[in-house]
Amino acid sequence: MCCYMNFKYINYQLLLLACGWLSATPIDKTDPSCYDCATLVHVRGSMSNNALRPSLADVAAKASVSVGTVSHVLNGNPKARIAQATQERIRRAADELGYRPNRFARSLAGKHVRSIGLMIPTLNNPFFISVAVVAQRRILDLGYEMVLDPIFAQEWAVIDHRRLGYWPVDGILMWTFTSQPTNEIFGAQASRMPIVYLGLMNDAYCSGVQVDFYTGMTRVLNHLIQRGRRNLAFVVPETVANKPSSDRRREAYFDAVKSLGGEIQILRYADDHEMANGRRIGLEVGALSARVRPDALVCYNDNVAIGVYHGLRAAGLSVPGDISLTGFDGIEEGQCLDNPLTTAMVPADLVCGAGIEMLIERIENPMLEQHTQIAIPTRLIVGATT
Amino acid sequence: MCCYMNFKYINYQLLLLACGWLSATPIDKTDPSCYDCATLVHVRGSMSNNALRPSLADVAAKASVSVGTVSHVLNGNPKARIAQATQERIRRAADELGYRPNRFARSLAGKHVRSIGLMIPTLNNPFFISVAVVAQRRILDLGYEMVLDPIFAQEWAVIDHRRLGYWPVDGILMWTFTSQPTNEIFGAQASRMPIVYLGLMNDAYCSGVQVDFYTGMTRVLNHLIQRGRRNLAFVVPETVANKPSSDRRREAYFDAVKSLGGEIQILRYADDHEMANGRRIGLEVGALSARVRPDALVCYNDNVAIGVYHGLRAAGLSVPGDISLTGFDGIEEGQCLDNPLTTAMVPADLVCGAGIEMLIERIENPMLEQHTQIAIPTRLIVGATT
DNA sequence: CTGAAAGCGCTTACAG
DNA sequence: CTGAAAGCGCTTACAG
Repeated sequence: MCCYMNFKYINYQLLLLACGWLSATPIDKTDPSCYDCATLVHVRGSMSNNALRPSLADVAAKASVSVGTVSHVLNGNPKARIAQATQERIRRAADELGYRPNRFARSLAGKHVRSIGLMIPTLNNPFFISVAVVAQRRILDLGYEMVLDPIFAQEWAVIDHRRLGYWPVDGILMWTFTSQPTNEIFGAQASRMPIVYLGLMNDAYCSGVQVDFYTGMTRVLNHLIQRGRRNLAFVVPETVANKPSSDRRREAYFDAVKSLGGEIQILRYADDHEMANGRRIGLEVGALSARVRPDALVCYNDNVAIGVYHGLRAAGLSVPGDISLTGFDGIEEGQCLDNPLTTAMVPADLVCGAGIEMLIERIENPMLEQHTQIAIPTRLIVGATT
Repeated sequence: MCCYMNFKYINYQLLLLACGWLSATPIDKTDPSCYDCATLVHVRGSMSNNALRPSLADVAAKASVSVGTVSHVLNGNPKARIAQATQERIRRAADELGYRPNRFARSLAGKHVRSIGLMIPTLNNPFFISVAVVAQRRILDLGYEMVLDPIFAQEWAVIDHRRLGYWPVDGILMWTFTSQPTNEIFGAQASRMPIVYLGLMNDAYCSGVQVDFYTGMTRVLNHLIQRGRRNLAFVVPETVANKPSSDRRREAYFDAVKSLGGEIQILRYADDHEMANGRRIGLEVGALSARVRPDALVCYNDNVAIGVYHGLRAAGLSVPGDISLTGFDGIEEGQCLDNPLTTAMVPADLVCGAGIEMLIERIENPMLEQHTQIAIPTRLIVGATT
């Protein structure tokens, strides 16, 4: 008998009790037939990951060639011309051993890491998920790997960006934030690290793909005005509301209200739990009497707008009957509402595609001293909330 | 003048035109004052990432010690006792150079990679985002890095899981899927790779944290039955509907309907674009006459349930007036609906926490031959949709 | 208390 | 057409 089953509880039961969960249910696998199952093997020797994997040297030995030759063949190095027969022998050996090159060793030895870091502000907004999905697909297609900045934090403030500094990358694709953390991350090397900004840039001396937030938001606002709305409130995250530098969406709102001769009304929310905070705002606005209530809520993005929508409805208001609602980004979730959201669609695929192209150009031409900036327009999507 | 600004368009314009976007708007940065901005530096020599970063050797040289000594100090190696003065000198040198250890080299040299791979089926379901967030936080706290399996694909089918095989990891935390891709990824090494399964396991000879889906779904169904619902339809993804092995949620549904003497009604949807597909199902059910319509829709998870909810409402039905609706998972988005969703809450933090504990135990005790399995219960959340 | 040295798994000129 | 060798930036016994 090569093993025994053992239901250990380590700290889990304490954990469960501490959290108020009734109890852990042990799984009943006492069936003796388990014991002659073939899937368990004896574990012997070092479990170091390195020991598990066949190396180039293993492949070389099996094919009776040198490691250099194997490397040339497997990487399709055009400078080395290896005999067809040898190539096939090597590929067969690699296949049989299930050889997978060790990325770490490859990066160490080569002059390129062949990977690109992506920084996005949060994973808790489906828009940035689609940015990551689209970026990764492009990056893989171009023969690079993507390293996602470990932004897996609920609160933006607690993220340790410097962590990305520990992952060797050839360059950074960065959806910009309220402040530029580049120096914080890369220290003195920041100025020499190829970086392409997405979304917006604070600086003329950088490369990046801007989204034309100003025009996009202006289109949204004009649409509301055309529909007769005059009393527009802007729903905006705290960090954007507070930051001294101008935000293009906020600018567009200010300009529109000014030219309308109306009153600026800012509704702020804490940045995390965007949808839940939006819902609370919707409830609060819904509780106002019709006289003082805005006739349209212009939201900073779709994610918060969805929450606001539900809050308004939960408060008994009709959208757009009693009040209009708009978002920004064009995420699928907004279009899945019973009344699809009116919004400005940001083409994440174009933004990422252009950004990656720029970045790889910079990586592959390190002497490049020119910077490239481009602005990509958004598209107004008229849904059923206006 | 050390640079010139140049608005290049490479393929972007073609891209934009091809996609039907009107035109790219060049950014007007012709202001000549740009040119004496100090942020641009001349780029000289190799831009290889390696060249950018100070190495251990640089720190050693600066502190006039050997690289071994620097390594001992910076890693706090308890076996080596280094003089306080030397330690301080080394730390100061590292600080001044902005030294960041190269993870790749460290992993190559050391016997542990100190990183854990996480595999989840999709990022397009907020539940799995929270799994990633929670897992990463725990993993970092324990001194490991997390490598997310590049599952950034819209369609589950196109994912190349073998890609994870290229990232050296000490072990794998895997939220299981319909089929176990372990062998596909790791080949012959699969049986020696420490793996902990989350969610469910097909095998007695593995370690993992099960979620008690059966009891959870049974609670949901009993709740509906208590509220007088008798005509229950099950909304389920195609892969689950088709797979031969039993799914615990599906089993619970079959058992409940059988004991009710009712009729099995399965509504399937394609796995990707879960929310949009759910909406379509909601619309279809809403179009049925009241006589043939189910009186409750039991959804496989919250993500699809949210779509169904909107579809039903868009079709003019009242939830729960005309029809009840339930989800599974307990994601925040479900609780943000105007009528919060009735669901079974899966405690992702407990599941991940226990799983990571198990995995690290296996990594650090490679000879361990016992397997640990535990089941974690879900909690019924009664919302406003039943 | 500190250093010299081997080695992790690769890539890449450079020989032959 | 293929191999021997240096080297990437670290860790870790092993000396001294």
